Amino acid sequence: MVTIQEVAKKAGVSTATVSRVLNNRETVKEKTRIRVEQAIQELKYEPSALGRNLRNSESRLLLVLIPSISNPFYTEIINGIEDTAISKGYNILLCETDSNPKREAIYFNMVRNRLADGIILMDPTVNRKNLYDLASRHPIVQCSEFDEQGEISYVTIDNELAAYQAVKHLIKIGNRKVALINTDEKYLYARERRRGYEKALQEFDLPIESKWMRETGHLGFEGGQQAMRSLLNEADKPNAVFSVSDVLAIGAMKEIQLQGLKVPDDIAVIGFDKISFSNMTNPTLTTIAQPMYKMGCTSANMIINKIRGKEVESLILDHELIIREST
Amino acid sequence: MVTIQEVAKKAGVSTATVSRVLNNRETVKEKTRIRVEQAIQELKYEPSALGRNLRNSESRLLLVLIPSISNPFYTEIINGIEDTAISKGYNILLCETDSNPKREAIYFNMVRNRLADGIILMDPTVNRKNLYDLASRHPIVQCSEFDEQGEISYVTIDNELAAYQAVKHLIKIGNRKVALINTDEKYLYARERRRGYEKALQEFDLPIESKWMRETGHLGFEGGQQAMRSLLNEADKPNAVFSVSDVLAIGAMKEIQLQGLKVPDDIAVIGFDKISFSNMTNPTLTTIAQPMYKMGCTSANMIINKIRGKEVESLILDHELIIREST
DNA sequence: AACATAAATGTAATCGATTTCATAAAATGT
DNA sequence: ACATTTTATGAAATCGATTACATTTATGTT
Repeated sequence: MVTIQEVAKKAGVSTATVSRVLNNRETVKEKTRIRVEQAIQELKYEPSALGRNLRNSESRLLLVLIPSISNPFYTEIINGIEDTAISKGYNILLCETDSNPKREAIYFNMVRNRLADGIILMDPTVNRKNLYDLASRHPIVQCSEFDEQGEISYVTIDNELAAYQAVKHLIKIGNRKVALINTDEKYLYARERRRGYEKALQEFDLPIESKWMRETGHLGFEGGQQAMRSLLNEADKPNAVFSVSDVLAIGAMKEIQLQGLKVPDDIAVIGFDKISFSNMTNPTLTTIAQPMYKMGCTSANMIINKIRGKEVESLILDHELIIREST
Repeated sequence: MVTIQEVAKKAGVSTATVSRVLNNRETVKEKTRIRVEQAIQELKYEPSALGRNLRNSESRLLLVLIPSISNPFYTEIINGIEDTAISKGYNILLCETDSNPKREAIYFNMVRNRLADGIILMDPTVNRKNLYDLASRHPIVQCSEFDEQGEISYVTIDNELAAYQAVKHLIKIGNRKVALINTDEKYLYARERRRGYEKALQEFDLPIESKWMRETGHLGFEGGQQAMRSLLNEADKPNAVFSVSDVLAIGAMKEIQLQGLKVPDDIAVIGFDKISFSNMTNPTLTTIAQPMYKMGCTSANMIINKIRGKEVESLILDHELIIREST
């Protein structure tokens, strides 16, 4: 491996001068610069970021932790993070955690070990102690999911309000038997959206029936499909479904159609996230749009500010109800 | 920041001993070990991987470059890579390149700069010179996409054969007017699958008609939808479509149904990839399954072997035709 | 007790860069 | 031509770990 020493030797200068050329710092005579650059070329020198980072104690790398890359929900957020980070001279690395504490620990350690400067966390809080342990010593922000009791900065939307509006919409178009397809309540959004669902029912004096509520461990389509199948087995079938994610809603629609029922005539369906697929289904899916790209940008800005030692404030962004054919 | 020196001082030993405790290397007396561990605890010492990596000149990090994380095609491959890498003590980092040479360069440089030990590349070859420049000096393997003329090891499937079988299936069930929805031929798979399509037509003495071939720049659903719309504008409409990806096929189905036609009765559709969505559509999509998880495992093994200085051989894995309702 | 051997620990060099401070060389002023 | 300021460069310390080699301490043998 070619080192800065060999370049210095070849160019007949000191390593200090080579370093100056490398970082186009201060004043280096044109003639020397050219000689050094030639030596770099000839030797195909590639500076080691390890040496540099060790000296500067920064890596300009951001870690983005997501439970699963296969979930289309994260796509736009990541785009926002990426664009913002790159514009500020940081690179991002995606880390899939599977919500697995062990995997998470690996990536947390990358920050502890200065391989990365900070973390944007989109996982639900798995191990509160580990998280706060890290947060107390290293830059970290939460995006979308966050810990209610904690003091880690976050950016998110008002999930309860959004769910409330979605269910209210279902009720207003004439459905009095609204079911809920939820995910594991380890997710904060799951808890909040259930609250919004219940709040809307209460407001219209509708009963909160556990026979119309399902919780699925599987975040994929199959989860929605299974939940819907189970709901349709009830003697008293719902005539509308609020699903906490588009993916689940699409699975639910599949099952409804499989049983020969029509969306929205027999059962109306509403999703959450406005993933790109939600426009490809038949019928197209009514859903809640989150400002995902903006959430990404915001969280990137927050973490970079934190790395630079600034104080940052948590933010709640606006969402929007997108009414389409399924309701 | 707490360093190994401070720990050594606190424990009343040398840094060498602390390092030995850290790496549970060689022989350290139980009593000393405990003293050191206590000091580490008390000071909340977190070793810097930078120092370590610099000395050992390895990072145990693998970069995985994909054009877009939103493409569900990559999901299973990444799972395979991840599982294999972790079992061998490597961590992986996902890098989204957008097939953008600039982004790619950033990640290539991470390897040049020893921030990562090697790269698994799933991008089409954008800049042949850069690629071979990197490959000549650092470990890299290609997965799925690869450079036909190059000498970089790869793992992939026989795209031409798979496409040939798909189209043959369409013809055998009675369709003589088979259209092709393809992507940009910068992708090797696009070139190969077109060849397979043409080969099947030739074998059955069917003409290769450019009026039934479309190439879309957009890899999302909309791309498939637009291509299908354009195909349906032809005076002489096809009665079957081979689409080089499930995502495009789903877009195409959407458009067919939008125009009041039935799949597969009026137009049969076949996709490629067997993404999880392909089972959620109505009708379910006939497709070609690639051994994605295995491709992931294989490419991870290959890159790790390469990093360890071993010679590795390219591999072509088997695919499978999955016949469902759309044909 | 004396010696040989094994185990435990320390010293100092090392990895590859950056940077402070000192010094040499060039430019400028009188 | 000489003093002074400015500019360019080099020597050596530094970042935080690991490790070869040296040295000390412990253990066993006769």
